[in-house]
Amino acid sequence: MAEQQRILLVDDEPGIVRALGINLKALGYQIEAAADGEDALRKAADHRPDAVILDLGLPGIDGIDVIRGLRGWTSVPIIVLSVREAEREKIAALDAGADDYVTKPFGMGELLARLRAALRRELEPEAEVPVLVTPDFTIDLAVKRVTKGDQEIKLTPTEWGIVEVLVRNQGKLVSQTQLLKEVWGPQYGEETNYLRVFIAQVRRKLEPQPSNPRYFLTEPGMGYRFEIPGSPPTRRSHLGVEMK
Amino acid sequence: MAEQQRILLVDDEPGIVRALGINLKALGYQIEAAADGEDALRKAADHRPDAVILDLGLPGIDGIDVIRGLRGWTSVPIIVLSVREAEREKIAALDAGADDYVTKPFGMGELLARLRAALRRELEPEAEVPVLVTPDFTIDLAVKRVTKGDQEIKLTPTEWGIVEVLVRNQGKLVSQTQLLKEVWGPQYGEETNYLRVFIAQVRRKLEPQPSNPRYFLTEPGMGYRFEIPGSPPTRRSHLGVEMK
DNA sequence: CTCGATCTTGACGATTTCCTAACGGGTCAG
DNA sequence: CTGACCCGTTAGGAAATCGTCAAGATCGAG
Repeated sequence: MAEQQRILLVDDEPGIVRALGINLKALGYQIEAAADGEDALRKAADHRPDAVILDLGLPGIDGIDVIRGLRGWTSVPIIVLSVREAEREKIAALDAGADDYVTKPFGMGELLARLRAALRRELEPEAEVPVLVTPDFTIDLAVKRVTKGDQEIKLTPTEWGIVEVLVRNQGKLVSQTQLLKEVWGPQYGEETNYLRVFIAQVRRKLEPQPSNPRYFLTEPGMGYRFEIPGSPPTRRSHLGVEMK
Repeated sequence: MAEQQRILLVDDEPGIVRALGINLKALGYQIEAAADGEDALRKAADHRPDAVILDLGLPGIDGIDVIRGLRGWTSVPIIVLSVREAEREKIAALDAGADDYVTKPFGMGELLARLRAALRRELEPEAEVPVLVTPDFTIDLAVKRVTKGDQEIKLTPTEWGIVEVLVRNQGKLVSQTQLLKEVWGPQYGEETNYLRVFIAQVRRKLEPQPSNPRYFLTEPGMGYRFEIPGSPPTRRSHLGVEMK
């Protein structure tokens, strides 16, 4: 119970980091700090924080991309800090996967309350393996890299988006609209022709035999499914009850 | 697809309710409105919304108490609206169990984005949708997959729709019109010949002896019923999954 | 500005799925 | 027995979906 909760604090302003850090530590949280986007993604993968507090105004990578990068493989709560009041920015951050958006200047008490609210929700640990290995290629969700044999396969952002969503839902059927919404954004849902183009692209790059897909399967009329051949029968030791 | 998500909208200002309601409906949400705290708690219990948008400035019960009332039995996402900028208020609401706090006036886009964020989180818990196992086949509703022995059975969207509705109502009789409406859409109800065709198709794929159905039973003149032979006398737990 | 990479869009056969209509076999009442 | 009714079965053509290709459109880098 007394398990300390880990917070990843991403901000390039030393003042904020110090102030927040002191407060959080005093409250019994364990703090990890990162000063830019790459660092944040790396440390998140290393330390598996229970929550991330992320300043959008970072040098280097765009803050939104950091959110997407995290969301690729983890559902850790993300609270975004920003000086920008612009609504567009808020919506973009939230739709990218942020859980909350706080504009600076903010009250420390409020931020802490929002942090508590976020942590309260995340009771389930959900130990995932962010790296997936198949006989034909390897996908590292945290680092966003695909290797085939020993050489790296380069995917465009959209291609990666598709791979990511399908792999995260491994074995599960993902409907076209769900896939579109998750990769292109919530306002999409009908443009199934995009999918056809990009699925084909992905297969061309990853499938050993693109015209006969073994991993990225089409379920006609329903959606797509990622699956490692030979594993489906082994599913569900979880709570599945056999009645042989 | 695309089950409509239900939103409970609690506010005593008709203007806000109308504006929000129109927007939300246009986006495909199903709206329930309540004007005061008691009403809100009652309607939440009745309709089991997927999210609650709650104005703190209500007549009658204090908004904070509404939050507590809800949190007593549900973890539905609660987004609080308030004119009060006071930090004390925010902290109180968040610590009482609210998921988010938006101060009026707010941008519609932002609120909608926050709503999406809240709904997205709630979607995760993948509520233990049990796998249904029979001696002849296995149906995994979450993953949308049917296996017979060790090989996969491919179902078309309509076939799957029928199986899903019947299995969800396991043991219960589903009338023809109900089945038609649930699978084809609300404007259907008379086209019982569709059913004959697709039920036959399903039986051909799943029943060990299609001409003598053991699972997908016809209730002449009334409708259809899914049932696992040997189980009807005893009361099964929720979805036919048994604790050995 | 040009170039290259990426994403959009439209169009085309090939395939799959759906609708439709017709037939036949049960059951039941008259 | 006969006809009405309901259900199962079958099959062919209509309609939707999918994979594929290739030509714009867009954007950032140089």
